Amino acid sequence: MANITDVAKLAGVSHQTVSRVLNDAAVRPATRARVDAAIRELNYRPSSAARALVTRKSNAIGLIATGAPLYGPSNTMLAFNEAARAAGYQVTIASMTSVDRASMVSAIEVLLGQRVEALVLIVADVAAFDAIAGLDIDVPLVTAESSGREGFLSVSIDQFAGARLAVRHLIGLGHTEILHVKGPDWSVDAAERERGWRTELEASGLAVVPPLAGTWLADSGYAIGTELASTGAVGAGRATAIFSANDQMSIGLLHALSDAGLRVPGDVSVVGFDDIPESVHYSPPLTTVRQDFADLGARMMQTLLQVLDGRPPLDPVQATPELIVRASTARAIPLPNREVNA
Amino acid sequence: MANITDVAKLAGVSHQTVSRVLNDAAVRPATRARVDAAIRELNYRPSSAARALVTRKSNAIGLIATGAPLYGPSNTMLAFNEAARAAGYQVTIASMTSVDRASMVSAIEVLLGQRVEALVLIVADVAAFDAIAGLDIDVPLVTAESSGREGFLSVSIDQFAGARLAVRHLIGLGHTEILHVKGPDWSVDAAERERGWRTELEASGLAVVPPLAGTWLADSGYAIGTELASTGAVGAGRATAIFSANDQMSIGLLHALSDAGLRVPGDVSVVGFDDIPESVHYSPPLTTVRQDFADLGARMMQTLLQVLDGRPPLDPVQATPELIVRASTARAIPLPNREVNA
DNA sequence: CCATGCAATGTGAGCGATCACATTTTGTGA
DNA sequence: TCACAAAATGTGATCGCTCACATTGCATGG
Repeated sequence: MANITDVAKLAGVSHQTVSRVLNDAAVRPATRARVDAAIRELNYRPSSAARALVTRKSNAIGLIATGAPLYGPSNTMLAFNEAARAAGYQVTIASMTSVDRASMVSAIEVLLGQRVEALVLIVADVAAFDAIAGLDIDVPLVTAESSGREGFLSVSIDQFAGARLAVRHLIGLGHTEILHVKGPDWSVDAAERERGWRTELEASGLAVVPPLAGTWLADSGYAIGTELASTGAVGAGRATAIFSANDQMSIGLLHALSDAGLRVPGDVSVVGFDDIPESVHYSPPLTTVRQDFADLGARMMQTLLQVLDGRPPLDPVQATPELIVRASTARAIPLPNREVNA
Repeated sequence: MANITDVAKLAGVSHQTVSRVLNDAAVRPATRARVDAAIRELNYRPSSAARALVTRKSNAIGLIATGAPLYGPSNTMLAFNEAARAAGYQVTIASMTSVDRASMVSAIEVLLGQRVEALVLIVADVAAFDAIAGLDIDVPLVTAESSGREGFLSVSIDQFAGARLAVRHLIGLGHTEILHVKGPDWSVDAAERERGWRTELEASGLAVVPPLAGTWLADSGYAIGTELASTGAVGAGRATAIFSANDQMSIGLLHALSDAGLRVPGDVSVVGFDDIPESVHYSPPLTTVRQDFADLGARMMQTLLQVLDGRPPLDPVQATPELIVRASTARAIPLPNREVNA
């Protein structure tokens, strides 16, 4: 592959002039044309390694993603990528299934060896935070999480507020026993959603039944739903509403309830979280809490740019999710001649 | 940040000895220990830019992803990442929403500037192939696509065979008018699935009604389902089965059919494609064609490694997807006293 | 005790760009 | 026409590492 000297020779100029053409510095149009022609002829592409070496700027950002390809993380990641590209940054990704300290550290190690200018943590796994807590990382780190930890930049959607929105909606419909199917224990977001559910129940003086934990996946929602129905914890005189921590688990729940002969929302109301594109087509369409992941990803990059450009960090702003009411929720005790969701 | 000379000085050795420690060459244990201590003390990490410059090996692979975060691409990408990491490669991602030639070319340009050792194309957009066709790329390129194009490494799941499997299942159940909701026109996979559907129908001498194109998303399935039902193209004496090109569109379809008062599988059978984790919880559970995306991603890396290690390319093997029969399909004319899916 | 050979370590060059600074060319007004 | 500043271009050093080769250290055998 050709280098800058080859181009310079072919164009009959010095390597520095080629460098100037590359970096849009002052070069006479005629000279620039000759250089451009040489570049095209040799199919020359400047080596970013050489450039990074001398400028001490890699123009790269390291992205750390963990776990399965869930809806939220995938969308956030893609939006972040897009934004990074638009800002002229390369994104190097280090994904891993397990989040043990060792693989986390080695991933970060490799990224820092690349001299990435910043690190982005997409999946908010509590273990991930513990892993990075020990390391002294000398680049800005931005993450999407809403529990208010210290020590790094944070951009978030207010999970706590979203959960309260969902539960308040159920309370407003007259439900008095509201169960919660929470996310996995390692998830920061799951913990925040649970806290929102709990807080809202306590504020209304309602009983807090210990929540069951799912895996974020539909199958776990189905398993939990089956158990709830078989133990009689839900329906007929017992809990009339379930707040599920995401939409995928909700569809499993709907399936299980249907299998058990319980009607949604007749016997039990269900609220999800995320508003994935499919949830409006569930049977019945799912009441849920919408999160704007694309916006989240874009804001992460924006926050990072602020710091990378040497400006003071932005005040952390938590976006508020939005309640989307659909047919899966209804009044606790349906009155005769009354519309559902009236 | 410390460099190799700083470490050498602190350890009382030459920079070359430090380099040897870094690269596991012969160094006396005592010397190695001193160097390691210096590395730890200075929090030293070798610069991959400097290393790449001199070795002419970046140890990086460029990943190009386009479009929305769909289930298949996301999973393939993650699996590929994992495999690349395991093989000691860094993955730099260039994602973009639009797939016009210009942004495609600029993305590739940037990656090649990084001196990536290979390129990976995850989303099989026909425009993407046209875009790369013109470029002379001097690194191996691997892509996941099944149409048998030339000029690059290809790893795939046999979409054509999968579609035939689905349609044959419907034909076996006695359906004689089988509609198809295909994917977007730009998708190579969508075209292959359509071809499989068409081929199977023709092999059985059944009528081929022009398929309607969706967007891969549930909403488009709903819109198409609503139209089919309202024009009377489906159910009551007309088409009794629909082959939908992915599971997301299928749930929209199920929703629309249910809204129109048509019963699945009583009035119309529906088959999807992909077997996403939610499809078993659809109402009714969806008969679909399972694809192993994780395996696909891993095989892409495997194929790449073969070439990167200087061995002859592997023969392209097409994985065959698997038909998963569930409750959304039944005999065309249900016989009395006979089980569904008997 | 010294020549011999191999292991361990050191020295200097160079990868391909940019930076700082030196030099040449060009344009302008007196 | 010439002085002189500004614009355009060139020169050499440098980033942090690895490579090729030179040198040193140390055990071994005659």
